[in-house]
Amino acid sequence: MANLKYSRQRAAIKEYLCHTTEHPTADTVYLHIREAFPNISLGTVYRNLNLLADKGEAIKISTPDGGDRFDGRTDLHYHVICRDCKRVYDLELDEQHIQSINDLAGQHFDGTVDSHTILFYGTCKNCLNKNCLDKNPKMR
Amino acid sequence: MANLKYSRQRAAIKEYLCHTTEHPTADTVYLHIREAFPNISLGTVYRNLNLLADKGEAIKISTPDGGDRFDGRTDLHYHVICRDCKRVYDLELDEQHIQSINDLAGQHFDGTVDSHTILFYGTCKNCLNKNCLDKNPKMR
DNA sequence: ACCTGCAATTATATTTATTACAAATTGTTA
DNA sequence: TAACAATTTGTAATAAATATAATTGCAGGT
Repeated sequence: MANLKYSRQRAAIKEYLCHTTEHPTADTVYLHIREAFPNISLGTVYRNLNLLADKGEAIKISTPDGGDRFDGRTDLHYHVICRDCKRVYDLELDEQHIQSINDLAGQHFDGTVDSHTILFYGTCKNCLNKNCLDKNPKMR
Repeated sequence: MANLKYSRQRAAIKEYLCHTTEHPTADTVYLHIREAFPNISLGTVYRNLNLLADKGEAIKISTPDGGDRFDGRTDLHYHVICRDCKRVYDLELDEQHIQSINDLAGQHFDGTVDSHTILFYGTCKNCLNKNCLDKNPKMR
């Protein structure tokens, strides 16, 4: 199964994922990659994103609103989604904490727990400022 | 906005959610509620599930594989998804830990963090046993 | 350099998931 | 119980993701 052949398209997709922090959806990746590969198909993008995720070269993030998002950063880290602008930000916690969360969960579950994802909710700096201006127009 | 009118359909959906621990998808809820309301429409199920989630009377769980799932338990708790059978189980951690995770995240994010969801991955007891039998048939 | 096999891509179709809308119905209030 | 508003229904539309058949293109061998 490790029989992956090189492909420019997949390489470009990975390249793009690694150089952006916007956690794009498959469709966003498609629109972007199209510029270099005008006739790449959306199916190819989906397949390669999932391939990369399966091989551990990308992360798939599911959110309750909107389609799945992808992240080229594969080291252990978390995500914060802004309730306001819906942007997804990276967030890192100490390795210790990450592991201790798994351990803690394992102790309370009738089975094994080996990993987890966390999606935090909040408001990003941008939107905090924006909201502040909206509510206090005099401040402008 | 708190202008919600009573409806049998919504009541039945909530009732069902509260009495199952299987974390059903909208479609599963639909198939089940259909028995009592043979001509309920799928749209009604979706709208009410989202209404309930918005009002905090249910929780919407997004997973990377398959559609969103819903949970009638609304107290703070987490979920473990079995990599094998894909079932979703409830998992509770101390209130302290839950809050400390939020606080920790807030300290590392340029903005505010007020809540989070965790999806744990592992293998449930059932599947651990099943796999064991598959690999060591003599044990049967 | 040129076959050749196999994996990847493309283009298209299909499935699945979800939302939108107009008409009919039902719950609530006076 | 009449009227108003929110809800449901049935259907259509959109969005998200996967499947498939035909074609392309990389990699190894001659």
